[in-house]
Amino acid sequence: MVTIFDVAKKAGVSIKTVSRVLNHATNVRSETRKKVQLAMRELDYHPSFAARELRSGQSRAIGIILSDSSGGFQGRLHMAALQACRNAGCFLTAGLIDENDDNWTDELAAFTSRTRVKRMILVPPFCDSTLLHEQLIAEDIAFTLISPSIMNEGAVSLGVNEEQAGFEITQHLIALGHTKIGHIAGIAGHVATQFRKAGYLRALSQSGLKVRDGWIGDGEFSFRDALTSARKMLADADDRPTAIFAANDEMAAAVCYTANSLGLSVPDDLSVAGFDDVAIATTIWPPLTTVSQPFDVMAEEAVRRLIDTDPDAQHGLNSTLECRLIIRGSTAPPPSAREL
Amino acid sequence: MVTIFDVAKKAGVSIKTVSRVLNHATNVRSETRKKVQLAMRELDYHPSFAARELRSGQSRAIGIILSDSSGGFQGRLHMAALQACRNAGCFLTAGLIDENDDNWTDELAAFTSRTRVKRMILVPPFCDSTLLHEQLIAEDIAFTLISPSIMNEGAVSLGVNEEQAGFEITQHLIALGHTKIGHIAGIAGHVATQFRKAGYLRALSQSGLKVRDGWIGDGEFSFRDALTSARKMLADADDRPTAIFAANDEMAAAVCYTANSLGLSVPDDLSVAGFDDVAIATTIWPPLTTVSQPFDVMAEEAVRRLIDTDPDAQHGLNSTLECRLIIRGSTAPPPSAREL
DNA sequence: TTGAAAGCGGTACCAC
DNA sequence: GTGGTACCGCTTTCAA
Repeated sequence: MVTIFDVAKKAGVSIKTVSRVLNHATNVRSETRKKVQLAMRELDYHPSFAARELRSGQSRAIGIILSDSSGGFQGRLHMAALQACRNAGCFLTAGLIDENDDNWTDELAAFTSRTRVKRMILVPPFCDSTLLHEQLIAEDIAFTLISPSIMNEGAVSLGVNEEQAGFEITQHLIALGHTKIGHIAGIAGHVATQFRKAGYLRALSQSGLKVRDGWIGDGEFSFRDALTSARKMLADADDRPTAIFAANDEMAAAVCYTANSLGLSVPDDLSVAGFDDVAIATTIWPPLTTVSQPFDVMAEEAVRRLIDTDPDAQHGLNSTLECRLIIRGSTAPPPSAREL
Repeated sequence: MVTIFDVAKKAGVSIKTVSRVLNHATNVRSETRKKVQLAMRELDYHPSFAARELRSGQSRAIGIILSDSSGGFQGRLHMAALQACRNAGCFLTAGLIDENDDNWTDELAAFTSRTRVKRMILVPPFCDSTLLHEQLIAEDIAFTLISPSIMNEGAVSLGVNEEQAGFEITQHLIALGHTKIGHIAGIAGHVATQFRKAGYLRALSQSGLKVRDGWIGDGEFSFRDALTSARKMLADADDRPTAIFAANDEMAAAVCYTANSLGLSVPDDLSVAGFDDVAIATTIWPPLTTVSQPFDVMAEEAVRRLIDTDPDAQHGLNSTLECRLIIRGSTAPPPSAREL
């Protein structure tokens, strides 16, 4: 194994200087730095994570808290983060924490003390726990929030313009000719819920369409709750929406499920739109029209911010990333339009 | 932080003795061992992973290779492994490797050299690469295979009795009254493919049902390929199966998709059964009748075998784990039975 | 701007 | 069966 000594010898400097280069210290002559960097490359030197962690008392790895195995938002982001970390040359350490577990704070403490991570990526739904933020700040751990409901001044937040996306996907339904459009919302407190719904409302109001209370349901971002909501919304055969925009793909799938069980065909009798573009969007029939989240960009950006050597410059600079409307088979003109 | 010195002092022994206890060395009087263990507990001592890794040159963490983000088999197993490792007090280090990448061997080498893991859990489809096995053996890395197609004498293999499961789920279809039963198989070389199909064939033959070549299709374990296969199998409206057993849930979902697009209702016109019981099984409509894989047990067993202090005793002891038939809405009696 | 030396928390090799 | 001590590869402190 090639060590810092080998590099130092090759570059003709002391190991301390190599260490400085390694840690992006400013007080190294750029000429010296170049020499050292060249030596590193020629020797294919990789610093020992273990040694650095042992000496400094903290890991350079990035931590991520997972709680869900369904392959939805979290799963996608985890893979994207793994990829981003590999590209960035650092490690990702995943911890499994169930937010419904009463002593998850202990779990978290165990995670941070054993892994000694000092930077973390927080994803929904856990990223919205103020308690979590407090605990991390108390432990002096930097974190980046992905699609948070609750911003934190001390942390970077990364997300998409949910309101605009909600607006656009509703617009798509309106453009198809729908005038009776329902919405299944997510968990009440979530900013994502509020923004997606706000976009929906703005699109309706802009086109002069009526907002019907009965056509806005709660789905809690879950398949199960959305089932109940959709069933209620579609119950009245004489007066039901011809299109439903669900605030995530899982709930949209539930709407399709419900429609099918009521003998309604998607998209002929009912158009359904989702949000996120996770695996289920292309695995159900028909494939869902949805909004694609930029998972890769989110992860890369999150990692970049966390390992950036000049964190102050990045501090508090929240980013809004682009997302795309993906039109698939679950949306079509309403029956009335086709009859004409 | 409490170190080995603190423990040594408290127990009244040298640090070397503490180290021996830590490493399950045999040459320690059980009385001394007890004393040390008590001291550890009282001080809430946790050995430093970094220090151990630095000194010994190898990590105690368990590695896992992931390649898929869809939330299927891999995703479930990853979460289960995370849980199992947490329970066992060790870490899981995930690496992302695309087996279709030409230089994945380099990726693997980079992973092992940076993480210094010496034990790994291998999951499908990557666990079936002989090249991978060779590379790991060459690097003196122990591994446990989950549901492998290719056993390896030097490694423990964990899986379910695929043949029996395939038999039972086909039996379920037969018991419902189906006589025209199709099968969508997985990737040709996989043992899972062969066994699930063998179970299907055994069930048919036991009931004296005819095996039709045209009703056995290739689905490569993927949604996309299963679509093509299912479309072909269901093309002839006058002579098509009334039930299809697909070798995994994704393909079963594709069968449902195809059925729907052909105007066939599941399960009224066509019963569909899957395999694995991953997220998609309960998210599509109707929910899939399938075989539930014991992910938690697999992961726990894999971790246990890998960290067992007496690896020789476990060597080569492959385990067959139990799986369960889960009956949901996608299977029902055939149309003919209902007409009577 | 650079270097020498100490030491992070364990394990390995050696004595006893 | 037990203890002393060197040392893994790096960062830190202090001095130059």
